Amino acid sequence: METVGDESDPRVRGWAPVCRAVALLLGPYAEVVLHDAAADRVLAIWNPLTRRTAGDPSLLGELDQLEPAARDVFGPYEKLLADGRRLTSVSAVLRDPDGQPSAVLCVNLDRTPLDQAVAVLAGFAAPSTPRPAALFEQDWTERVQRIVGSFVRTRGRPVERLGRADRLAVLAELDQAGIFTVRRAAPVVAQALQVSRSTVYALLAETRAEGVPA
Amino acid sequence: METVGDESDPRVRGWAPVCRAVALLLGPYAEVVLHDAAADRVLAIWNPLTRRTAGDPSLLGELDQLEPAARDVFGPYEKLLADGRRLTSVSAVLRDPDGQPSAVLCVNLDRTPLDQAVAVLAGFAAPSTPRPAALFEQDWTERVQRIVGSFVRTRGRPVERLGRADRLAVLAELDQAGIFTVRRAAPVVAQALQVSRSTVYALLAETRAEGVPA
DNA sequence: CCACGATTGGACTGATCGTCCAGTCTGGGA
DNA sequence: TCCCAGACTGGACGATCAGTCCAATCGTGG
Repeated sequence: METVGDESDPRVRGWAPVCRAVALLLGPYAEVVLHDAAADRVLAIWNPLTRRTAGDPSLLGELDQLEPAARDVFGPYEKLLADGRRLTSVSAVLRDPDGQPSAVLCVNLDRTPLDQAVAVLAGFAAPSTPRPAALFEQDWTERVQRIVGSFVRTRGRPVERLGRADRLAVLAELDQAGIFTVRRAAPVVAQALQVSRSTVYALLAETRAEGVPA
Repeated sequence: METVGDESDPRVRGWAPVCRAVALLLGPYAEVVLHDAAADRVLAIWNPLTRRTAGDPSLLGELDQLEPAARDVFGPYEKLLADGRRLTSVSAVLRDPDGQPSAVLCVNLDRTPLDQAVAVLAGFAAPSTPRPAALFEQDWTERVQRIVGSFVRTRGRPVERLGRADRLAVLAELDQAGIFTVRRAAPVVAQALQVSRSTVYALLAETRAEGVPA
């Protein structure tokens, strides 16, 4: 296992042994990434799961949730790779001897094989359990209408007379409900809110920036 | 592994090799019981999980569910031991050369260690702080896992050994559940089913063509 | 009538979808 | 053993979609 990164960087030199050790321990299914949080770049990476290398932008959301808390260790939380692999990740702020943040360490573990193993073991000689069947929210459009309609009702005014703040609130709610993980949701929401698609994205960016760093 | 039973009984002599073989295969966590269905007694038992021996009443519900069906093989179904161990059981009606029922074979597998292993694996590196508590986001991946896992269970074979027809059925179910209305669902499903993204679309087209033009 | 922020339509880039195909693998059958 | 047919794969591809950006427009208060 080679270090992929700038060995001349003192941070890489300093933390490399830890990173390599973790990467070795967790085998081929975990990658270890050392980030420069300030520059939002990858300093070094061990056993990469994607094609990122040193110098690439950090991507993912690895550095997003570090600010608000007073802690230095975050996670484990879940991420999703483009090819469908499901990751469990932890992050840690690494500090130099003065206590100043110098880098961010992320460990990303591919859960796919674990999930597979669970399915195998759970299925081994298991009695045929009744199927959960729990159907997916078949009509997410209806959910949009319900959320918007419910909001409109509490304000006592029709959609087209909602103010900017109102639309922001509704958007936040819809986003919270995960509506935008559904394909082609944006145009539907735009129509439901009686605004253009552009405005939907504009307002959405606002709610995500200030409103809820969940 | 000794036969515990009346070796002079021709039924025991005849079936003992099968029973011992199964008992050996499934190790210390499965017992094999040969019943005299008419007398409701244990004819012989290998690797007992309880203290039953030959001649004891059959107890359990091992012979209860044999009547109604025209089949000769039953289960797997679940039973519960007094000490809390959970068993997965199968039963088979054994017939003499004339086709007359002569005995009932039951295999009882202690699932406790398997359940524990599942719990360990499922909990290993599991994200403990799911970010958005949304109804959709990141939750639909688990829905995929559940549907696939549930299907695997009914087939009694792991994902990688599913046949073409099996995958078609799972795909139909996932499609029915609306999974593919979610963005980037296809790669996740492909991973879960251990096939390529191409094959997902190919099979999907098949199910949609023949099955339900929803 | 003007200033100004909000909104809009549309252009644009990159990501994702779904299709297609040549090459590979696999499990019989001659 | 060799060959064949069907299934699967990885990659490429065009079409569509997501999200950003901006100049033009709208609406409102001064």
